[in-house]
Amino acid sequence: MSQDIYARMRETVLDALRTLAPDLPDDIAARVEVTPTRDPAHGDMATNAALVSAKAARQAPAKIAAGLVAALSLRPEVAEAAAAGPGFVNLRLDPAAFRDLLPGILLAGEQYGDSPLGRGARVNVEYVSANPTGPMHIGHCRGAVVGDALANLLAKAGFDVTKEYYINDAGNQVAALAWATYWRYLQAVGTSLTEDEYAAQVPGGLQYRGDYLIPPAQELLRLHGDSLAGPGKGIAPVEQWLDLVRDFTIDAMMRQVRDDLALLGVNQAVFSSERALVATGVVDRVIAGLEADGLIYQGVLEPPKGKTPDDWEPREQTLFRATQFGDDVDRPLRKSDGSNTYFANDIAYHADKVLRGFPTLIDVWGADHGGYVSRMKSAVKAVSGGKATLDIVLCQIVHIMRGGEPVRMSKRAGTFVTLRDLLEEVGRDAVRFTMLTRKSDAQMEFDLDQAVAQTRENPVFYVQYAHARCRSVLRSAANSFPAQALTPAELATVSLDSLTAEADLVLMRRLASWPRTVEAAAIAREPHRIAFFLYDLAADFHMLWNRGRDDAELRFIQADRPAETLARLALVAATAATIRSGLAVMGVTPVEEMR
RNA sequence: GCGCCCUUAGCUCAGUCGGAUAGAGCAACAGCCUUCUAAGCUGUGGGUCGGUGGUUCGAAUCCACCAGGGCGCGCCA
Repeated sequence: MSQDIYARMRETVLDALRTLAPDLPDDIAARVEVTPTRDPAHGDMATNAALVSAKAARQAPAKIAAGLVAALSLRPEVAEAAAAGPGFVNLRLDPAAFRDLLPGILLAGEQYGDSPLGRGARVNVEYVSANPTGPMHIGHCRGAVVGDALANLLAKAGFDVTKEYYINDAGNQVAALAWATYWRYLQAVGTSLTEDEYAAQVPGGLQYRGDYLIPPAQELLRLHGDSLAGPGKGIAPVEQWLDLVRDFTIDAMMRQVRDDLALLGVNQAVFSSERALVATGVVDRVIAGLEADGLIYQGVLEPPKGKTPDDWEPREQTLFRATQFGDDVDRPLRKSDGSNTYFANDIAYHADKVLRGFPTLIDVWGADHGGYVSRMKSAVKAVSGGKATLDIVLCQIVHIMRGGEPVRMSKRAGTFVTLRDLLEEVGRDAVRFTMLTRKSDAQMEFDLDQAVAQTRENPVFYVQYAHARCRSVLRSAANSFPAQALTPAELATVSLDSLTAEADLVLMRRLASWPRTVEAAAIAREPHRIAFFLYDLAADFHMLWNRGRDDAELRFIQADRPAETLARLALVAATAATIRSGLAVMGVTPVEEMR
């Protein structure tokens, strides 16, 4: 039986509805929902069943609602059913129906909220995929956290999830990186060239000037002495060093990326290399497949609508028929020198993911790749014959703020805030939680002061404080009742009849909505909803806690009334378990006490 | 100019595949510490959901147009 009391009631409602309207089409039945009421005055839950089925049943909504009220009133768990508004049926449950959820929550522990929704279907979530050309910075951080939490969320919702990172280690960018490392190497061996003189000889100019390439250059010096340098410590012919330096630098950068990600608590299982896809012929095979399907042609694109660049001229290119799959224009696959565009390799990469057996692909991208969404989706349709789907989660820009002012400079990298700086300043938990307190497709301000503040403004603190309070209560109870076992398994067996206060019910209703929150967030690919759920749950708990301030009889621990105390401890332990369940999705540590 | 994203209280933001009187924090004002942690809680005031039309029994939510902000716009990855 489902953990989800709303899902169970939905089945009950559907049974009753089918009695009233035997020929109800399935697509109408699918629209029936049972949701928590926004206003407690309307009861515990409400259903739209009468409204959505009225047309198909050829009956007035009010009439169906009346029939549902009559049928549902007979159910033992329903204390009151009433028609309301244009045809809603409001249900007030016997409080025991909510109390009865607690044992299941206690026994499930962190697994509470796990859902069979995904039925074990495989999903590939690709995120971060920062180019290995430098330290991870703040621009990568949001995508890393959102992707990781989304992957955790989908796993909780019953999908078989693979977390993946795509290494863009092919193309001009990594060649430029090699030239930059080589400059640091020449400096290390004592070149007489100035940086400007060197830059003038680099194809495309010297693109990466950060200090972070000095350590790999030092390592090259240690391994190879000055053998990679040219006569007079100038530039040697590229055949003598470029491949070596490039591969060496990529390895060094990727080690750093993995280290940074590990600090953030992100550990992808699969790292796919663009170079490997090229080297093993995957790219050629995929392109050949598209060619065989007639999806590639030589053609000339129209200039961009409305804006013709000054240097625009008609040019014949190798194009992919993206427009056949919903894109606005066809997209180029080859550069004029005959090499593949990034898009061509990316098609192959996604085709590879499909071949590896993923019917659902999710990419988490930065907002600057927004213009890429429709072409990639069209490519996935093309290479999978429409059998695989690609969802793309775009993460908008994060502005780091301190004291109300934007923060731009980094002590290390000079031009951007590195991930490491951010982690050192506010810590992993605050970074992860805060990054999930906004919808990913909205821009966000990350307030450094707020992220470390120990007040209600700071959701990280507020939620962790609620968990710490739960644990504190359970520790105190162990002292007050040394003879009583207080394990979840024990608490799952105690009588809960004394949990009758409105604040108890508010909290239990919140706990009851956790499974549906997980499913809805997973379907919408919106991990931020978990953060908001936890914040609301924490507020409910803090409220309950504070009732004990006004009335000592409402405190959790009553030494002279063990039965009531155990019931309350069960509620507290269930709350703690649910918080841990949610924090696990977010990758945030539940703390035992605040210090 | 074209495409995508965003616009909700003074500020920062939620709003469950369209649902009932649009919610929270901060800020403002008024209360609560001999206590299982006051790092918290309670209450008050504050919104034409950017604008105008449309679809619907019902729109912050869907559609069209307009305004403002962001991102992007043929051989960069």
